Amino acid sequence: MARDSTRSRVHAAVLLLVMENGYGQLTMEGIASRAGVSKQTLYRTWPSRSAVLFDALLGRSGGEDVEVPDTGDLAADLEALILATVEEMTDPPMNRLLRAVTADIQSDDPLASELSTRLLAPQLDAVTARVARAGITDPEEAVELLYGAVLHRWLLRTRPFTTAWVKAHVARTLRAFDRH
Amino acid sequence: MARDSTRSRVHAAVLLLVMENGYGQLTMEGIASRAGVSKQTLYRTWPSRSAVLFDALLGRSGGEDVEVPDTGDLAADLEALILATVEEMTDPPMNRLLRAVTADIQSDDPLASELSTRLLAPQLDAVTARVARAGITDPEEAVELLYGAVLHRWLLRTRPFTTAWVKAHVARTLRAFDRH
DNA sequence: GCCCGAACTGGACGGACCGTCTCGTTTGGG
DNA sequence: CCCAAACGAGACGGTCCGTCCAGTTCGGGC
Repeated sequence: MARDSTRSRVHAAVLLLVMENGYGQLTMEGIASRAGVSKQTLYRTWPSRSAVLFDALLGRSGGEDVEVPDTGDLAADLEALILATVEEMTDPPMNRLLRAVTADIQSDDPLASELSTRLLAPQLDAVTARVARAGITDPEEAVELLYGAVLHRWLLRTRPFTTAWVKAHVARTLRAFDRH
Repeated sequence: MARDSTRSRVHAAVLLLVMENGYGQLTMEGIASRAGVSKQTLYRTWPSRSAVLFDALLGRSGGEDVEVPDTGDLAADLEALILATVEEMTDPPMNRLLRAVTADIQSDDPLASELSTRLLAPQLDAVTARVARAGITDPEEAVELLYGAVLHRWLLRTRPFTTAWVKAHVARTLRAFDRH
């Protein structure tokens, strides 16, 4: 439907705009003008700003495969993973982008489920596989506990992230699970 | 500034509207008309729909004290607590209300911190105190783990809540912590 | 009970963005 | 080179924004 050049210009524009001003300020007219594209072209391909943002996100991370470290030391690997995650989440532009998406999926069920299955699930599944490989029982629950606390701290802004906390958190979480 | 009758009519209206249609459909003009109040009156007291919603939330739960069961059996008490939380979170109108607030605090830092300190912190502190009373080390972290997984499951809509899961989750979380 | 200021109503205002439409122009594969 | 698909420019009525004004009601103090 849309030309590749149009699509990529729109993707770049929407990501820039969200990282600059957040999701609240994002408008279709703003995207169109920033991408140098007419509103008509925008609406021809995407029904809403949610759709544009989501499509841009998919296009951005569609190519790269999910990579989870596996050195044999589960705790160290998880620490590295969580540290990388935390660093990405707290980087200001990415923070704005993530919060935009978080806000967005609260009032858009189809968007939430597609984002969940196509972006989140692959990432979580890869971590789950790594945890399962180490012999942890209930690996899904372990991953949920692992990321749950991170999400809690990030979303509710209760306490800041530190390396010491990440290490203690990983150690504690692993203590909750048996190995067969 | 505002008369009590005005304030309470606005509070009732905004809560009803959010529970009916979600936050995305909430407008100042809608609140004004539903509350039988002029826009001028609305803007005289509250600067934005966020402020109205937040004020309504505070007014709704300002009176009641936070209550955490304490039968002596920590696991049972936490199960009851989490089950009650989960039930509230999944009740459709309350679900819409919570998601509205969640979406809202993503793009409004002052609102987020005020909500956190005045609504969230008291609740979490009460649970933390209950956990600490049972001799758990790092009670704050225990509570974070406990609610983190719930938040993860609710926010990312990965898996549904069941009584069995809540029980297993509480048991697992407690296993991660020492008692002195 | 009346008075006066504070609080409120109702409506109008320009402005931003919405989503749709028309019409003329560009693009690129056969 | 040709033609259909894709695009740009811009106008449209509509909703909600936030502010302003002029007239009305409320309620505590003398």
